[in-house]
Amino acid sequence: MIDRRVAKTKAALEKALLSLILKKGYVATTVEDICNEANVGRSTFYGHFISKDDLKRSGLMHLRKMLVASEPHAGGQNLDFSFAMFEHAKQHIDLFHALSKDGGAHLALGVIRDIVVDAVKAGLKANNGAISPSEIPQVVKVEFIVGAFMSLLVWWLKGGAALSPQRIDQMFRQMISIGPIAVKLSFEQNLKFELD
Amino acid sequence: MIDRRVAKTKAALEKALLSLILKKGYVATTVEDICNEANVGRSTFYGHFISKDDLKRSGLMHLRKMLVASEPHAGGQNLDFSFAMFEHAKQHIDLFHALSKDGGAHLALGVIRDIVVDAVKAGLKANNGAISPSEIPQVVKVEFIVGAFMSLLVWWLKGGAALSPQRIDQMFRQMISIGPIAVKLSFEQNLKFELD
DNA sequence: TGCGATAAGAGACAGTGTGTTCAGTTTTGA
DNA sequence: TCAAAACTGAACACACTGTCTCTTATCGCA
Repeated sequence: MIDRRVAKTKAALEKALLSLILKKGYVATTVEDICNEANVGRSTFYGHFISKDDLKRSGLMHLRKMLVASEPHAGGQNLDFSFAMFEHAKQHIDLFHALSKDGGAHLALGVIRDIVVDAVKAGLKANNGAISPSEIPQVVKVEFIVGAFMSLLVWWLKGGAALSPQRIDQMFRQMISIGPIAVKLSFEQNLKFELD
Repeated sequence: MIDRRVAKTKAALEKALLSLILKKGYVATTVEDICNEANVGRSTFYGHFISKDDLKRSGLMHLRKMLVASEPHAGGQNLDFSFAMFEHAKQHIDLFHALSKDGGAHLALGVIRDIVVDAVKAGLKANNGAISPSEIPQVVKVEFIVGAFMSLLVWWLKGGAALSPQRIDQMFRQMISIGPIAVKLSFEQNLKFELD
């Protein structure tokens, strides 16, 4: 059976860490801070986690579970994950800004990136037939798309999500479809793209 | 006049830090380690830098200067920066791997990103006429392209730069021109893209 | 409800790294 | 040459970490 004391303590510590990250940033937060905030003895902390980083990992795993669960199009077809992601991110923009105090945003962004990678992989697979054939491996496409998306997402959040999710998403989708610097296509070039 | 002692000391410390990062990673390196490696008293260290991070920043500034200076197409026209970047990165792949031991790669990557941002901005500006018109702001295009490029670069380096610089660059350029998942364009769709 | 197991709490402990200070020595630029 | 400066080495207070022990509180289960 799961001991309620353990669950309560772990939850309190994770909550405390999150709260302190919002208040003063991850790096500046000490184990003792976390314990005080959570009303937990320091020795108890080390009974459950081997370090602050360990607690952080545990918290990020929960974050991941929550994100995956709440992501409507997580396993969806095509590349329709992006709009939901933009919308979802906007809801947590305050957390994002707090994390950005240190270099700490990278941590949470890493989690989000993993999720996006999965979504893009699934989307590309589902899309295979309708896509212009090319010798570019899937991995490379995934890296390209995910990198572009994350970059856009961070920029958008940094600017306070000024543009609407609809607008930023529409631009993203246009750029992955016809390229960000798509040259004007002549009729012959189009034909070529259809054929190869 | 610049005191030779100061220059010598600072240079020794920066060199020592770099060397130690390669050996055991940034986080695991202490100020005392650096001083021993550089044969510099610890009090002298604090006479020049306020912390390890401060020394790191100083070193990254030098890195940036070196990169900008050695980058053949830094201010070049069009988006032809990428090949030179891939080639250049390959030469420093060992440093990249060393930095990646911690989460420390982000630091150096941040510097590189800045340079890429400049290159892409310049490239887009020079390219304006030949580009498919759209209502997508330059900033957004820049974020998209830079993000995609950095993502690809990191993936490529992580894999030991298995593909040739030519190949990865060619794929990158293709994807920013016609999009990574360019849909087969019907004649009508093409017309629409040309017009709006 | 009571019992054995287990978790939590409090505090002490050594260890490590940080950043400062200071007196004494060496090197520098002029 | 000489005053200014930079360097050295050592000591210091401090903060945080991770471990340990002992006592108390709480739990799951019969």
